[in-house]
Amino acid sequence: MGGRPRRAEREPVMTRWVLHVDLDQFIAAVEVLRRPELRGRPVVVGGDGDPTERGVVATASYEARAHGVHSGLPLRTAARRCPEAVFLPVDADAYRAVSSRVMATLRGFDAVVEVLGWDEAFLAVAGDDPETTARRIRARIRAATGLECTVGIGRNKLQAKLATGLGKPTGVFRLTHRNWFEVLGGRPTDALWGIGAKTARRLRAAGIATVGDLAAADPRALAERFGPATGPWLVRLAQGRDHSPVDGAPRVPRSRGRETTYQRDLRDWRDVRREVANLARQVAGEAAAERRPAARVVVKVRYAPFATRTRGRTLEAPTAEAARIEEAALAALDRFTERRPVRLLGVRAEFAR
DNA sequence: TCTGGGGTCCTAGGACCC
DNA sequence: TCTGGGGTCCTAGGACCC
Repeated sequence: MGGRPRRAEREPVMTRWVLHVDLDQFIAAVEVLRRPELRGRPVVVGGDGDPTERGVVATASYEARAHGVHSGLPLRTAARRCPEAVFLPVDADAYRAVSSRVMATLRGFDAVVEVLGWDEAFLAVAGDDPETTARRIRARIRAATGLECTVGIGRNKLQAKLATGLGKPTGVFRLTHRNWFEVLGGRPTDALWGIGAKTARRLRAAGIATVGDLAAADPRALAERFGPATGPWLVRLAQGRDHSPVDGAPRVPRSRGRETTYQRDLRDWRDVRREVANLARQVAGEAAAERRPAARVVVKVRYAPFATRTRGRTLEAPTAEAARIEEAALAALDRFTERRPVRLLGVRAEFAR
């Protein structure tokens, strides 16, 4: 009776871990930080802060979530579900400032730091005790900003990211191949990072309801249904496999855009044309400030009630010149033949690579 | 309950070329 | 006339995430 080699059971001396740090109810927490009298009250941040207008919830505090208010919910609905909530406008500059302090704190650790957004980052760390590192991260962020966060620990970014959701709020959770199926095997596929409602529905139609089902599926069969890259990737996702590196290099944006939902639909297409020109000049200003020439300009039109169309124009040569970008946006707009009432307009500049 | 704004990446289909 | 197969690029749109 030889049994298994013991080496396979033993952890290497120095192990690589991925930690995912996610601030708890970040936007609402920043608002409470500068208005302490709001602590403990339902706070809803979104749009212009007026729950009678068009807009959706960006973040709700846990007190508001208890009333069924969550991100993406129309503000009007949020007001109906939680009339006593405090409604605040989105103040991107304030969140960016706090975010910078959070990320600077994380860069103080001996780790590669990949920033994901205002309130999230991955850290690649070495060591045998990632929980201790996680608790130090939580303590230092609290000391530096007064904010709470949750830390997920995994062998890769996928595991760490999902671990965070299991540790929230204000916790630390470790998710590896050892407990992956125990924790996630019976959950619906949209529990995974990258599978949303649409893909989950298509998977159910193929007889795949849970993470466990998907992990056992045939990658070739899914390639037929979901495409040659996406199909096999879905199976790897369900198995908790992910080899993407934690990338500390600063992100170089591929595009920059501006879009606006109008409080009242635009019915006169002279207004539409003027608004597209405005958006194009704003985008051009940002492209020029970042010294990024645009190679293509795409205009988005959302007709009332909600049908969305895009049309683009490739520039003869990449440019950050406002007049050229505005011209291209108006040329793209001219390709829209339907002159129905418009709910939203957007202009996006795609940068030369 | 009428559905934001900022992005990224992938796919399908047509054009074009050999 | 009736005409294969493959590669690559471009465009529009879908899906997803924060």
